[in-house]
Amino acid sequence: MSWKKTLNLPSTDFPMKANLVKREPEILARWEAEDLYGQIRAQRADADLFVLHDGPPYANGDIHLGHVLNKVLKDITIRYRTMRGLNAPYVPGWDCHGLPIEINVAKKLGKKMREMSKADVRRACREYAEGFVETQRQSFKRLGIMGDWDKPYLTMSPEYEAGTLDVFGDLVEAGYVTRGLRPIHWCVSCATALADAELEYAQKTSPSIHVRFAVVDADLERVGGAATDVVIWTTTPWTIPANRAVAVHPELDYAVLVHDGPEREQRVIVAVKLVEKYLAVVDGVDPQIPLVVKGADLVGMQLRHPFLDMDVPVVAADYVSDEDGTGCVHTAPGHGADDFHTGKREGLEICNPVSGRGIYTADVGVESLEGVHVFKANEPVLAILRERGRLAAETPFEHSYPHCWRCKKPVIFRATSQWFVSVDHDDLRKRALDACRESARWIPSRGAGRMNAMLRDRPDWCISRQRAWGVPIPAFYCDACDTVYCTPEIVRHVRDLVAADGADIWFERDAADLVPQGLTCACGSTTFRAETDIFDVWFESGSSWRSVLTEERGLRFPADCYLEGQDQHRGWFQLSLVLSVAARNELPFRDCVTHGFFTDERGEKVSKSKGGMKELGPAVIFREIGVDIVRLFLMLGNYFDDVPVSRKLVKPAADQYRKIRNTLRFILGGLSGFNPREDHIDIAHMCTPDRWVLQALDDLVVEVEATYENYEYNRAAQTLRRFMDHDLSSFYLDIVKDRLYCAKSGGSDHRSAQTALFRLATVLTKLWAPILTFTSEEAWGALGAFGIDGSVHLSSWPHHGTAEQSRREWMARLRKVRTEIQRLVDPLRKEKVVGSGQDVAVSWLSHDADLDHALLSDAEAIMGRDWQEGLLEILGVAQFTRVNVEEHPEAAQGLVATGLQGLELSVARSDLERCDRCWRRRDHVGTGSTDETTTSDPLCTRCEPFRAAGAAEAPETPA
RNA sequence: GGGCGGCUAGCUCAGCUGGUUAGAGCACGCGCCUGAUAAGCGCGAGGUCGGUGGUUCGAGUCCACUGCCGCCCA
Repeated sequence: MSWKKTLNLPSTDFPMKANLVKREPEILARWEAEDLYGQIRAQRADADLFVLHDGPPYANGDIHLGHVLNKVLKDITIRYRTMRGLNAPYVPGWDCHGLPIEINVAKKLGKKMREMSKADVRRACREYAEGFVETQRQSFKRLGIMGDWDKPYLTMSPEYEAGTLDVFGDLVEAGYVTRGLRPIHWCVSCATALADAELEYAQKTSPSIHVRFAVVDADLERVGGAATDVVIWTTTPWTIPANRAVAVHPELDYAVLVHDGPEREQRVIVAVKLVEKYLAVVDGVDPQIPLVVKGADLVGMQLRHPFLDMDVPVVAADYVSDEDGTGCVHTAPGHGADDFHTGKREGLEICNPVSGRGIYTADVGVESLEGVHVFKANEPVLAILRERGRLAAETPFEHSYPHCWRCKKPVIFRATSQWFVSVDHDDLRKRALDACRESARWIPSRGAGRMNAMLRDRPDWCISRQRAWGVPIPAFYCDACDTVYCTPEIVRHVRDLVAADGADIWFERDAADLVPQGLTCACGSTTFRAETDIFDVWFESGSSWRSVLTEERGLRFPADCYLEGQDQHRGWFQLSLVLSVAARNELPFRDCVTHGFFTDERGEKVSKSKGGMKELGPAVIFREIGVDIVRLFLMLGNYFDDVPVSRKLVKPAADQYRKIRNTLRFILGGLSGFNPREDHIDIAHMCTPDRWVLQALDDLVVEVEATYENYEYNRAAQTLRRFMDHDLSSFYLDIVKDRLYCAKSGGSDHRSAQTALFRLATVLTKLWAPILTFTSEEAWGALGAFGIDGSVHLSSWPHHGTAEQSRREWMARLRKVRTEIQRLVDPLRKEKVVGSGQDVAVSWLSHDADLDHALLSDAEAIMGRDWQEGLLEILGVAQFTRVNVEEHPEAAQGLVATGLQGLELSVARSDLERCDRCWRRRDHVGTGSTDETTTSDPLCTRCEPFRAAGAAEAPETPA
């Protein structure tokens, strides 16, 4: 007879198959229809704020996996903090200005752009950015990222631009802003200045040359009286025309070196330590060193420029070393930072004979070089040097060289007039460093060291760009005398105009309409022209704390958390911080969290320009894999480091997802028929395994909570997964099945199990909710049958009690015994002696007092009257008998030692009869029936009451 | 050249402040169950914890040197 119908078998609407691709959009649509985000805002309106400030992605192209990781981490943060009862709004943003967009628009427009005004170009750029804001917004929403998608912040919006100018105004007022001629990184292809953060280093082969500068006759006595050359070494021959000095270190020893070789009888000056290297390079032989002098003794000498009609001085500089080159350093103040400072100090000409496009101007001083592009100038310069006999050596040299991050071409150093934020004005650097050390939490902690090093070494910040698509630098030049004006009053005046009508006005209106009334130049003129430079986009995004962290948006300064990829240590984090410390003397964030990047399967960098991670692009995620699986995948690895990614690597995450889902499904199924209000049982009256599992769950909440607090969501996921697999699926759920299926519905055993399952279901669903947003919502929906309503994302974080440690230890011991039994049973299974654990009879003996107590007195103390039954339930066997060696020494025969210290076991097939309904073997099976005809269907006493029901349900004749 | 991170089972990774026979998932092999069933359970094999040396009663875990791989900076 089949008793199946008399059992409480699991039943639930929560399907085994996730079908995420179809179900996720449905859940999203419901959230949208019900305005879940608005509901959460209303519910948390009076709670403490938690401000996660979104670093704006660039509105250029569709999203890739890097965006996914970043936004998912933010979303988990927001959802977790919300569940903890905080008011955690999420205002997403986009970075809309800047060169990459302008370049792409220029490509699209082609020649047409030449006839367009700046204002027209800007309109095209705006449309372009708006298009990608929309594309990305849809993708982010589809990822389940919860936030104020209707009111994001855009750096091209008037209120944002006004905030940028507010920051600039504060900096101008406090004296951080300077304008001046300085060499900065310049891309000749893009024709603009570049920030440090816009550089990429790549290998490049350059001509490495040694050039001889002749000491003028008047100074020859200082080097021994004979004709002598000072030799410099450089890898940028095209900068030789701008040479205005040779630098030496005053403390170093310099040799007057006489040698022979391919070129007859040379007499040169190089650092003593580098003499041999130099001889090797020029194939010099028969060296003699008639004289050694200190660098300081050379300072002040005049040298003949190798081909220009001028003399250049030998100057002192402490950055000169005798590690490589010749110890005599080519100094072109217009083409290098060190050179520039030296030039300023020594009063040298800051010569920059190179146009914005990289073409030599007339200032180059050699007619044949005029109009030549600097990247094609090396050969002509070398030719001149050769012709003049000034080239001592020439070899190709491979080195790491800065390149433009956009066009990938090598950049040059070029002195131009630019706007700067001075990092050392008013101790800004020191204050920033102090703040980083004292008032921020860096996660992972190595971020602190990185930021410290980068701040410590960073140069002044060049904030001007010679482009159209950005916020204008609000300055005016006197038409008559060219004096520049950029006062706090001017900035605020422009700011107000921009706040009202947007930054486009700068390009649409005449300067006269932009100048504050009454502005008069010291020269008396009252007509001005407007600055054409715009701000570096980093200045804009670095001002976001001012534009976005406002009361009107329901946010506040400083934010609790900034969370971006590691590359932002040099980008957004650093520049936000510099501006914030300058303007407010405070960091814009408390927690600074960074994550790594993606690599391919072999751990190699995935380049965006090479197409990125196409096999896991948004289309694949949305149409094939499902967002929750990707979210889980991201949380199963260590996202603080670089994450290897491929389709193949995602597969295990899909398997784990199924496992989690099925375990949840089983729990939900077990609740069938449960009424939380009426059937709930107090924990003190629950069956031991149920009571244990709730305590284990309490521990789990504590553990998971700690990991969520520290942004270690990967550990949260792993801890949860392990609990569901190890503690639930293979242990607790396995042992609770019997009671769940077979115990009388409504009886205390059954209610106890269901009470535990109910709590497991609600708590686990909540603990997973920040990560598996869709699946947890679906599970929450399945709990609707038990009086749970709303969204899991509106629910609050589970409370937890304190676990009873002694019970946990006791259960851990029993589980070890259970494992040892399973180990011994396995061979029996393979020999077909037994099948399920219910066929197994175990005899045991313990030589360990603690273990003995656990299996006897502790078990009785904890489980009471039915403790032996309880042990069988937990151990999953039919019989568990202690061998009485004193009375039956022969019974010890089959015992074998186990992996558990002091425990001996023997296992055999149980000879007890099996209950036909619950399939357990018990000593009383078949003795409870009063009806002689039913002995063919023996039942245990627990199941006997179901005999009538079973007969009624299954009256069919056996086949 | 400077700094940082990684190197633990075939694969992906846990192993926090040094302490019993180094763990998990996947994959693999062998079974069980058929009342979680396009599920569930058990057992097993598989690792000189990159290398060398040191501190310690004891090191995957600390120190020194070193080898690959990657990133950042110049």
